Amino acid sequence: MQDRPGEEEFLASYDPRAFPPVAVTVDVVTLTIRDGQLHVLLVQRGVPPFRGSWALPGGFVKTRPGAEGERVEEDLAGAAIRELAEETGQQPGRVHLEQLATYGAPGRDPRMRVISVAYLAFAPELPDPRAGSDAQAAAWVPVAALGLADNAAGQRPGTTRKLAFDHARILTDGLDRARSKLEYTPLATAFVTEPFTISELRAVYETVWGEPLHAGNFHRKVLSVPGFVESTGETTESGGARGGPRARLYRRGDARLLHPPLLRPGQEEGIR
Amino acid sequence: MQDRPGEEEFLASYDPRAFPPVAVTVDVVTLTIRDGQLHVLLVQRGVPPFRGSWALPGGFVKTRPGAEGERVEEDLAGAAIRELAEETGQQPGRVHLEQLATYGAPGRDPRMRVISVAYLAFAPELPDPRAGSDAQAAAWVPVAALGLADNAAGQRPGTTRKLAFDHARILTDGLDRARSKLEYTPLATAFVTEPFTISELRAVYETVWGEPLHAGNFHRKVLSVPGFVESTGETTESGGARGGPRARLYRRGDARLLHPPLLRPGQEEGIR
DNA sequence: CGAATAGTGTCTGTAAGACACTATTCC
DNA sequence: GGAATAGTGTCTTACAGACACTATTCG
Repeated sequence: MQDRPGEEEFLASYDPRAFPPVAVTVDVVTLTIRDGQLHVLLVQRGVPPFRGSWALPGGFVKTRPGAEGERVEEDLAGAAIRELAEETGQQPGRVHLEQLATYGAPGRDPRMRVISVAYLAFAPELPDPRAGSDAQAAAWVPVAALGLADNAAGQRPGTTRKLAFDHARILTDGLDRARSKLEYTPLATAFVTEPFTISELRAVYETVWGEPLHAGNFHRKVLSVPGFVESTGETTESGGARGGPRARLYRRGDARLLHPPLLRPGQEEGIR
Repeated sequence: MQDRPGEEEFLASYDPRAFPPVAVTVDVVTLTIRDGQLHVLLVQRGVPPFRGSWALPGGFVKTRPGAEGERVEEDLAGAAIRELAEETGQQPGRVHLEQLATYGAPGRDPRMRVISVAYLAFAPELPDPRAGSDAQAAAWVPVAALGLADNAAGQRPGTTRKLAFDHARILTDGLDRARSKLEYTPLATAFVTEPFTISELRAVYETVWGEPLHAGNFHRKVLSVPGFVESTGETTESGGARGGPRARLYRRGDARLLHPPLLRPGQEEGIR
C-alpha cells in the first residue's frame, strides 16, 4: 500500500458504518470416505434459523477491525480451517482445503443479507465429530442418504432430506467439483492415509465417481502418470481380508496435476 | 423457508447492525480479443483509494434490505452484470459470465474489511468502453502489457504495471481459468461473433494460450468433437485478406463440455 | 483347495501430432 | 504467377479399455 495524494485524509473521514449491513459466513463441505461410502460432515443446528435442521458447518467470519492495533480479523481460509477444527478437532495439514464458490442470493438467510463463501475439504477417514458451539450434533452423513439431485448418477430427488439454507445446492456443487478434480489432480490421495495401496486409491475413485473401474487398467494408469504416486518399497504386512497377495505401498508424488488425466468413463451423457 | 418453533420471535429480535462492518464488492475480469491480442477491461480509478491507478471494474453490492417491502438487494451475478454494463454498455447475453473466486484477506482494502467476489467474463470484440461513475477512464488493455507473472508462459515480473488492490492476482487467476476452460468447454466461441470460421476459432485458442496450433489438426479436431460447432452451410463472402479459399461458417453447437477435450500442447512443464 | 486379489502381458480401437497435398482466392 | 489459406489424406505413436493370465495369500 503506497501513499497517494488525498488518500490519508480520505481514509480518516471514512465511516465504514455508513454501509448497509451484510454478513459474511464461511461454510465447509468436508468429504471423506467411510465404509466404502462417501460421507459429508454435517451439523444439526442448535440455534435459529433452521434450528434442528442439518447444515454444513460454518459460521461468521471474524471481521472486527483491530481497535488499538489489536487484530481479530480473520482470513477466509482461516475461518474455514477454524470451522473444520471445531467439529473434527483436526489440525490443518491432514486435510486438503480449497475454495469452492460464493453464494449470495438475497433471501438465502432469513436474518439479513448473508454472503457465504463455501470451502471444499477432502479428508482421510477421521474419528466421529463433536458438536461445536452452535450445534446440537455433528455427524458424518452418507451423501447417498441425502437423496440429492445427483448430477453424476441420475438419482431421483424427492427423498431429499432438506438441508438448511441453500446448503443442498452448495453440497451438490462440491460433489461436482470433487468428482471432476479427481480427473485432473492427484487429490484422490487426500482421502487416504499414507502409505496406501493402489487398490485403496482405486476404491476412492470408485466411491467418489460411483462406478467400478477396471483394476488392472487403473493400476497401470496410476503408475504411468508421472508424479502421481511414489513407491515406498514396502508392502502390506498381509494380504487382503479375502485373499490375494501383499500389495505394494505408495505415498503421494509431487505432481499437482495429472498429465494425462484420468478421465471418467461413460461421461458422454449429460454433456449437452 | 418453513416456520419453526421460535424462529419468528428470534428474527423479530434480531439486530443486524450488531455485526461488525464488512462490505462486499464484485470485481469483473472481462477478457476479449482485439487485433490478435488478449485484452482485459480496466478502469482508472477516479476516487480514493488508489485514485489514478488502474483496476478491474467493480463496486459494492447493493445490500440494503428492503424497507417497507421495497427491495433494492442485488444478486452477486446481477451486480457483476451491472458493473460490466456500466463500462461497456453491453446487454447481457452477448457476454459469458461466471464466478471466478472470492478474495477476502484482511487489509486488501485500506478502508475497511472488504470481501470481493470476482467474476470472469468472455466477450467478443466490443467497442471502446466508457468510463463509469467512479472512473476517470476505461480501456481495453493488452494483458501482455501488464507484465504479470504469467503462469502459462514464463514471463518475468518486474515490469508489472501495478493494479489497485490485489487485482493483479485476481487477473492472473482469471487468465489461468480462461486458459484451462478452453480445454474442456466450448467457451472459445464466446470470444467470436456468429457466424465464425474455424480459423477465427483457432485464433482465439492461439491468442489465449499464447502458442501456435497446427491448422489442419485443429480443424479436424474441432469438427470431430460432438456439439462444439455446427455448420451454417454458408461460407465467407470472400477469401482471406492474404489469399486462400472462402471458409465455411459455423455457429455454436449445443455441447457444454468438450469430449474428448482439446488439451494444451506442451503442458508437461509447471505441473510439479 | 477354492476364491479373491495384485500385478503384468497383449491386442484393438481411437485419437493426437507430423507431414503432405489439393484447391481456392488475393495481390 | 506467387503466396497464403481452407480443408483433407495418411502415417506413426500413444494410450484407454477389454481380456487373459500368473502369482500370491486367506479361509
